[in-house]
Amino acid sequence: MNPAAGGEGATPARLRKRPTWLINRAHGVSYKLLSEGFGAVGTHGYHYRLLAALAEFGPCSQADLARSTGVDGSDVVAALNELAEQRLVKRAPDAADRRRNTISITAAGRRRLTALDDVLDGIQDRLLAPLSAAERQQLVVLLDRVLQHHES
Amino acid sequence: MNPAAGGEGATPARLRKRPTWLINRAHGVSYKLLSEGFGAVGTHGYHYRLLAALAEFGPCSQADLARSTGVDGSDVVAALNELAEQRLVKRAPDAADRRRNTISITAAGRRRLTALDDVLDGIQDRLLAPLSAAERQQLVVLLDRVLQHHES
DNA sequence: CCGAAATCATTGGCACAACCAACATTGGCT
DNA sequence: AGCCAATGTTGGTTGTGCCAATGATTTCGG
Repeated sequence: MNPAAGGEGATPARLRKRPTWLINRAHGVSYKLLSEGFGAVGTHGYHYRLLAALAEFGPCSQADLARSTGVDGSDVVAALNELAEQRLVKRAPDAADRRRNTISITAAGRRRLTALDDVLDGIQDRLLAPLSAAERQQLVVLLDRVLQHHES
Repeated sequence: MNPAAGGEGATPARLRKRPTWLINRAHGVSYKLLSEGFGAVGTHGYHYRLLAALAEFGPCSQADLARSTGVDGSDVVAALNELAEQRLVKRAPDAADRRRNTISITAAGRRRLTALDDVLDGIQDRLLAPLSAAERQQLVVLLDRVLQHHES
């Protein structure tokens, strides 16, 4: 074996400093925390996004949900099926436009959403544990600037 | 339609400020840039990781590669097959330990690696375009602190 | 020294996110 | 009326990160 080889989990220097690598790894950690946190309460990532949009913007069509949450239309259908089965949202045909369904969040849906909010806040805290409040804010601002640039 | 609904890509406030959301979206942008950049030169993400480890640590076994790059052993096999087919790495049985293959990077592999380095640097630049050099460094430091915490 | 346990390369498959294609129905425009 | 766009839905594809099992080989405990 090569003497220079740390042998262990010594990540190559070429990767260690690259933002794309760091973001990729951070996403891995974040996803793991999310999926284990959400899995414990029997939901998946899309569910939260949809409930959040419904709670904030009020009843709307599935196409609107797809646009505001970035979830693909076909995935919206599947997620809404699961949410409706648990009575967390209500699907009703729109009388004015018979192509559309009007989706609205139920009282149980709102309760579930606030419960998920707590779960999610706990996850943020574990994810950013080594950072101070100021540093967390810094990270949020920097990422937000990057994203805003790539969305326009 | 609800009057409060931006209708457009108005992301719910619950999501907009959450680090996990920002990281998730940043990963989406990063991945898109990477896959289009790497795709243009006919490689995939794993290839770069393996070449980087081989160039930095010298010849080693596939299991060592798996450990240093975080790539699963089974995926290392597949990626090395493709790299060996292009003569970018060499697979040789290890005489001292007949379970192992000794993997080494070729001259062509090093050339490919430096070419990919340039591609990758360009991608970092496009990804972090709206940030100053100091801010980029800040972002790297913050993410690195977070990751170091979750790897130990 | 010998059997048990660990290590290595390899094959195969699984789950999940993200996306895309097609389609039938309905609405709006001219 | 006639054409184009939007909607909900079904079904499929791709890529990543995993995990399980297996045969060959080495290492370790007693």
